[in-house]
Amino acid sequence: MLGLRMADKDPTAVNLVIAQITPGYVASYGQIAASAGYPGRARWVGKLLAQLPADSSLPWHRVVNSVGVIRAPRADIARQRLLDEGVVVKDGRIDMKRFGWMRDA
DNA sequence: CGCTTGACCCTGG
DNA sequence: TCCAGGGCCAAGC
Repeated sequence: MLGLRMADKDPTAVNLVIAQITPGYVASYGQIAASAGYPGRARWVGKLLAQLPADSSLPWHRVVNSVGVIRAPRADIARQRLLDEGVVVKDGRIDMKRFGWMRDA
């Protein structure tokens, strides 16, 4: 009725997932989207992060694309934080086999 | 109102 | 891992 969607794409779910990423590891947009209950909506996650306030406490630096490249406006800051957490950034890229999500495989 | 752009991803080759 | 093709979705112009 009246087109009122209750939880039509709730950004909170995404924020929660990002907040749960283990320090020292990274997650891709797609993984986060799927984990938040929105498989295939990776772009949407990117959009949310793009609009994230600069003073957000969310660990946005732990979010990279599926090939391990930091694709963020403040990539330098993200890289710095990741290095500080022990993530190896080789030639602007992260080995997802080793640092991806929770190194599942 | 349609085309372009963007913190994207999966499948095949 | 790289490239091409197709999908996804919202904001700008």
